[in-house]
Amino acid sequence: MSTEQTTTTTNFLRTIVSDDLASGKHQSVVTRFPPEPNGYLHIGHAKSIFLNFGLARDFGGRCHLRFDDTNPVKEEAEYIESIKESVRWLGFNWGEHLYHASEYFEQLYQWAEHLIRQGKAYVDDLSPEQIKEYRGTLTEPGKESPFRNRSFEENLDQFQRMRAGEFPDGAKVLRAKIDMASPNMNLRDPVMYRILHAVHPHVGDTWCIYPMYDFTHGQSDAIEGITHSICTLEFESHRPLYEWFLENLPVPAKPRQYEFARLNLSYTVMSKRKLQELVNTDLVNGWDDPRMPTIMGLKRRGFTSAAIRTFCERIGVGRSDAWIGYELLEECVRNDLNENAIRAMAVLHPVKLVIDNYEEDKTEFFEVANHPVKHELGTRKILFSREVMIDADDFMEHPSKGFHRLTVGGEVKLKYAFVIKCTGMVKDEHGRIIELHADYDPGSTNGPVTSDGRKIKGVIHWVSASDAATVEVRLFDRLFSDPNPDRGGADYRQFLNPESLKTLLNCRVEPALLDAVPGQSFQFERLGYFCADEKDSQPGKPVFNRVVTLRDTWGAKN
RNA sequence: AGGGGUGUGGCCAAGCGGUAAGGCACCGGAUUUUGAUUCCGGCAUCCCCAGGUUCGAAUCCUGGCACCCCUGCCA
Repeated sequence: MSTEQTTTTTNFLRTIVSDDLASGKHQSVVTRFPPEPNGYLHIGHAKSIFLNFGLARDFGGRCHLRFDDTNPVKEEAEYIESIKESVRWLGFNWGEHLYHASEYFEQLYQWAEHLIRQGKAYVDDLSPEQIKEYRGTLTEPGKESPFRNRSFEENLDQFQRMRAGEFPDGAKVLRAKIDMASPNMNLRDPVMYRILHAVHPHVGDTWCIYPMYDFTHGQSDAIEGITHSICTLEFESHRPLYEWFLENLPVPAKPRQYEFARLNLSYTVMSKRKLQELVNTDLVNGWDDPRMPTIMGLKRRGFTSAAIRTFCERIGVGRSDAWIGYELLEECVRNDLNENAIRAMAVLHPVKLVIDNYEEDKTEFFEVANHPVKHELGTRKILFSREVMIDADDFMEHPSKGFHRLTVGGEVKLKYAFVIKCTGMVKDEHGRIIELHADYDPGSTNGPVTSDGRKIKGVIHWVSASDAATVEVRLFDRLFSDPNPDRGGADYRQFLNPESLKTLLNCRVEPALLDAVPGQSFQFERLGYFCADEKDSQPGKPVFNRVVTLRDTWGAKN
């Protein structure tokens, strides 16, 4: 069972695909998800994955996973594996269609020579600084390079020698001969190839010249028969170039590029550069730190892939810059886990409560449901005894108005057990409450009602002091304290939330929780959803990550 | 006169000349051994602004305004 919606709201891309299929322009839709293996995938990529694979799935087409690996100095094999794992975990399958742009390098090279022969590409000896100078500015046209009009024979010879490794990095580039005065900067003789004596994570040292993104992407799409090449808005001004290469090359197909707005999520950063920096400077514990917006971070935190899919569905797809509140993501996991997570009781900040009128050595078991609605999830027995642990938050010496949990002289229901009345408290020399005393009402096991029929408002969770296990719980909060850490010129790191991780070493839980399997999620009643950490849990010694708290309308107002 | 985009309730988002879908948030109220869940009900006379065309416009035209992207041998 899943909470996923089966209805798919439409968007402009679905409309385009649907129209293209209806008009017969395409027999079937072929999309692709083209990550560069230079980091871990994040929630923004999930939007793209959901879009591309979702389109293919819903219109009976296919979606390729293609590594856009044209820059060996930034790419690593480790990232290739993490990307595959992320896509798979999100529930999508590329089947046989796994590709690498680097596998097209020979074809791309031949096409580059083709452009040279047509007089549409040339080898430029200008330095990077000079190229920048010659490019002009947004409001002024650029100047043509003095090498722009070499003969095609010379260009071909130069280019072949570039490939042969005769020149050092940066000595020369191959450029498309388009228009140095174009108002679109991307058309001012864009660089097609640069010299990079670097080992490539997929094709090793077979090349020392590497094609640029613009000279690779469209042709790769054409080779694979991609019908709809979907990318983010910042590539919009590259589209004329994408089309220029396809028009000037003998490619087997003419894919079309469409752009959509990338995801912006509040209270986090999404650029790979910044995520990489957080990892490298140990501001977080790796790419899969549970506070990271990476797919692997969310997974480890305890988000389910179904929740992420629901999130992607709900945020929609458009062309206007979208800012999504982090709360929506949280709401999506709550939805899934509320329906599917087994309940258990856990006390995060334990305070001992002694029930004075309960016989000293007596114990009893209560059989309770593992889920309040889905009874097919079974029941379990929990031990009750004279001493129980309750959460410090559930007692107030000086209750604020509206507080209906425990106070001295007040009554509260110990969930699934008895109504108790607090008779007193014991403080240590610092004035901290270390023990509470209470009397119980033996006839109050049936609901939050006393034996004389009075309804009790407060219901709190507890755990028997005698058999409760002690575990570590990690309370995570948003990584940044500002909704937009990227805002303004300020360094996003100044907005890091110092309280994004609180480690609690002395939490008391139902003993059965000791058998939690890594990755398993629970609802700790009245607190939130928690997941046994995949990495740090040991057999019999789980570490729990708080995925998200329960909604708390009372707490939110106080 | 650089070019390219975008502007629909707090946040997303349908709508494509016929009189403002949906989700989230929010506000009521019911149920509830989780102040959770669930459940009912409410929530834009108005679509960035100003003109114009039309019987009729968020949708067409004109002129403004705001925001985003583009000057990597990154993708």
